[in-house]
Amino acid sequence: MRMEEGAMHRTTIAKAARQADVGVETIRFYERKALIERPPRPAFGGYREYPAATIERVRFIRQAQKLGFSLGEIGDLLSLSADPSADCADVRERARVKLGEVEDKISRLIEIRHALDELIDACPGSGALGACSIMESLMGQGTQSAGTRPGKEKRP
Amino acid sequence: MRMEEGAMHRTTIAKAARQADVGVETIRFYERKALIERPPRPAFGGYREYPAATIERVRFIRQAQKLGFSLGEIGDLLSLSADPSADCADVRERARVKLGEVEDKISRLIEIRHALDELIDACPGSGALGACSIMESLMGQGTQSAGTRPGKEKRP
DNA sequence: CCTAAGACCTGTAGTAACTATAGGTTCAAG
DNA sequence: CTTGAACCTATAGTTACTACAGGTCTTAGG
Repeated sequence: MRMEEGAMHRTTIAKAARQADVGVETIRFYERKALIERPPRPAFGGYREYPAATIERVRFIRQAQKLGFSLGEIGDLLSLSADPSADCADVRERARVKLGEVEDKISRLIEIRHALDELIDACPGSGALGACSIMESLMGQGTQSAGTRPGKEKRP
Repeated sequence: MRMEEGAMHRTTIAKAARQADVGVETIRFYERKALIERPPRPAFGGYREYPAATIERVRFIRQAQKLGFSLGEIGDLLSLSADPSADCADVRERARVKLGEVEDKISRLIEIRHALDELIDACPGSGALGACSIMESLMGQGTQSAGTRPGKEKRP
């Protein structure tokens, strides 16, 4: 029972998705976004088949996303990888920019955490909303900080 | 030039937006989302006018957003504030939940920062992409185990 | 051989929180 | 009385998917 091309291993979209650890719809979505190539449908019937290189590419996309890159940025990175004149320094620079963005986000979130912390701490914890210091501070204008209460220990 | 109703102080949408420190389109957007009331157009011509309470509400929304609340959550908060049986503890609980979410986000971003840091550090800084350790790490296998995904494309 | 299940296909609509048009009306000044 | 600004409604775009609807294709069972 010989089969040319190893027929039982035909990588249809569902298998490709499993190999790249994404959903089928995600693959189709990347195709629509032109991040990956769309395998043509075989001329004489059958489903589209995904070459290993395409699955690799999807994995690349997911890895880059985990580092905070957007699909647009990842598209750039992928074009870069196809460019023989591209230099490593270019990639590193993009990573540095991303790092800066991540650091900014962290700072903003830490400020939010601090504000929430103070509000939660200052809140009496029961009673009508008219007396709720959290609601009050939201009603109050812009750059207002929460009312202070005795000491609050700091979080590491 | 006397005018009934203090004509020069009519708060049209642009003035309301300025007072709440948002764009005109944002006000209209909140109206569509039913977060604020839509002042009716005067029966006999003229523009819609925004009462102070509505502008307050917009400010409330912006303040709550700064703490990381989504518009959906803010809608709940606003309903709560209209409910005489609502308790301060309820608001505080929502703040606590939000604080938890913010902390999770911070942790995830710190992990990303760490990963980027290491990649940048390990990168040779020049040379072809074939030798770029950042690209390599993106190409390389992620935390991948083939078939971790459910066979069927439905997730709970 | 026929049927039914399941995987595939295309295309569209929904999510969050706006922003930005297009195309029309109304108002205030010159 | 004519600009020009501000208003009005309605729609499309953004991000990264997800979830259908409604059809086609393949394959396993009877």
